Amino acid sequence: MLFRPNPSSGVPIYLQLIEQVRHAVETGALRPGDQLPGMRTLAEQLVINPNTVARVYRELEHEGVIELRHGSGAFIAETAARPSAAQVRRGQSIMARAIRQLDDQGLTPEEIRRLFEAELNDPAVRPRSVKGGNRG
Amino acid sequence: MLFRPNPSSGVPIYLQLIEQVRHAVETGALRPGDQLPGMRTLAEQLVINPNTVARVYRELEHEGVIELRHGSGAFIAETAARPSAAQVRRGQSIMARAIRQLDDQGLTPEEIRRLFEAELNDPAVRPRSVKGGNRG
Amino acid sequence: MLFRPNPSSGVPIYLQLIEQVRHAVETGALRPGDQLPGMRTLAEQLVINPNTVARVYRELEHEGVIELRHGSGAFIAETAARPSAAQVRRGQSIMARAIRQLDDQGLTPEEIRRLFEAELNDPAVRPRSVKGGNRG
Amino acid sequence: MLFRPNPSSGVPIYLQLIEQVRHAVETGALRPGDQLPGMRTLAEQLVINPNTVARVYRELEHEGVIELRHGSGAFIAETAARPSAAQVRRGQSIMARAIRQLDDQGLTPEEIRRLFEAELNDPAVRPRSVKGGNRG
DNA sequence: GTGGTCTAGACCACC
DNA sequence: GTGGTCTAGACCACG
Repeated sequence: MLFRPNPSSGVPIYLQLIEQVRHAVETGALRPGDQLPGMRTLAEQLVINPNTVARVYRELEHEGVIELRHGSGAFIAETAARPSAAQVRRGQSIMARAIRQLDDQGLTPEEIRRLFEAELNDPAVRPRSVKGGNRG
Repeated sequence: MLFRPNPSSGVPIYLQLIEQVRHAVETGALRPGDQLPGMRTLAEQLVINPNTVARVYRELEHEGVIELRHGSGAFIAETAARPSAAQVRRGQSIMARAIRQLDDQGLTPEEIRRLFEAELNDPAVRPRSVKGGNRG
Repeated sequence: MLFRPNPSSGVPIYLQLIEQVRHAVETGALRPGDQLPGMRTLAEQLVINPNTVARVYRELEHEGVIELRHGSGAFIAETAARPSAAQVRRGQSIMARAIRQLDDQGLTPEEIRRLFEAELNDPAVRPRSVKGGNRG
Repeated sequence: MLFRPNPSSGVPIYLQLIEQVRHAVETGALRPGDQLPGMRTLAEQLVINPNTVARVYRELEHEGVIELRHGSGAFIAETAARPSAAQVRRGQSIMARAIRQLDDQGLTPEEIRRLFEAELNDPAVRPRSVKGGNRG
C-alpha cells in the first residue's frame, strides 16, 4: 500500500493521509478513475480508526480530489491532477538528489526537515510566493 | 526577528517555534551564550500569548538547547549545536537550489512539501533510515 | 485517590504530582498498562485546574513514565518501573520505622525533613553519591 | 562552610539556605550567640547574589532564629533551638542508618526522597500529625 | 468521551 | 526587569 501514516509524528493521522493521497495523485501513482480501497479495508490495513479514514475520504471529496459513489466506493476524480505528472516526477528526482546529499553529510531527518521548511519559507528562495503554506 | 510561526498552518505554534529555534542554532544564527528575547517581548512581537512562549522555552530547556536563568533570561546552552554550522549552511544552498527548481516548474509550496515528505520517507532515498521522523 | 498535592507547601503542585505518580509506579501501586484518571476528572478531584494536570501528564510522557493516547486516555508505560517494586516496598518499612522514631521523640515534620535532607546530602552517609539531587 | 545550596535543584536558593541554617541550629552546630558570616562574605563564598543572602537573614530574623545587630553582624538568637540538640543528634544517626540501607539497595537519591515524602505524609506512620508540611 | 492548544490575566520568585 | 505557576475558559482533534 502507498499510504504510511506515522501515528507518533505529532501530525494528525487524517492529515498525513490526505497529503499522501494528494501526492499519489500528483505523481500519477493514482489516476482519474482509479478506485481507492474501502474505508473499512484501509482502516484495517493501517490499524487506525475507521472514523479517521471516513474523515479523510470526506475531506478529499470536499476538495474534489475523489468522488464517493454510494454503494460502489471511492474513485479518483476526473478533474484531479493539477500539475502534470511528468513535472512532478521530474521534481521527485531533484528532491531525492538533494535529500540524499544532506543525508550523506550526516544530517538527521529532523535537521533536514528544519532546513527544508526554513528554505521553503525564505522569500529569497521563492521570490513570487505571496502567502505560502508555512508548516514549520 | 528570526522567528515566524504561522498560526494557520495546522502545526501548533509552540512546535513551529521550537523547530525554528533549533534550526537557528544549527545554522549558527544563534550561538552558545547568546541571549534570547524575553518571553513577554517575544510574545508581543509574534502577537501570541506569553504562556505559549513560556512553553517553548521550557521545552527547549528540557532538551538542553537553551538555559533559563531565573531573573536574567534565556540563553543558548553551551552544549547545543550538534552538526557543524558549516555543514548545515552547505545544506542550505543544496536545498535552496532544489526548491528554486521546483518553484520554477510552477509547483506550489504545498506540492513541494508533499514531494519533500514523500522523498524524505522513501527508503530508496535514505537507505540507512530505519525509523525516521515521518511528519506527513 | 492516591494523589494529594499540598498547594501551600511552596513546591509547585505539578511537581508534587509528578513525584507522586513516579512514586506510585515505583512501589507498584500503579503498574504498566494501568489507566490513569482523565485530566478533567483528576483536576476535579484535586480541585485544581485541568491545565495543571495536563502539564503533569505531558511531562510524565516526556520522561517515558506514561503514554498518552489521544482520545483514549493516559496509561502507565510498559517500560516504566525501574527499581523492583519489592525493593521499594522493603524501603518503605525501613523509612517508616525511622520516621516513627523521630516522630516519637517529638520532632516536627519540618524538623524531620531538614534532618532527612541534611543526611541525604551528607557524603559520609551515601559515599558513592557525587552530585545528587540536593533539594533543600 | 556548613551551607551548600544547590542552584539546580528547583528549590529556591534562599529557602535552601534558611532550612540549612535552621538545621544547623537544631543540631547544635550553631549555638545561641554564635556569629554568622557577613552577608557579602557568604554571598561570595556561595557565589550567589548578596540580595539572596540578605533575604535569608531578614526572614530568619523575622522568625526569631537570628538577631541582626546593626554594625556588628548576625547572631544566633538566645531563644532559638527548640528541640534539644541531643535529641536531634540521636535522630541524625537513625535517619543516616535508614538512608544508608536504602542507598545500599541501589535506590537513587530521588527515589529515596519520594519514599521519604510519601511516608512522612502517611497518617499511618505519624498518627498524631494533623496538618503537616507536605512537601512533595 | 478523551487529550491538545491557546488566550487572558493574576500573582509569585529571583536579581 | 527577568522567569514560573496557576486559574478560567474557549475551541480543536481524535475515537
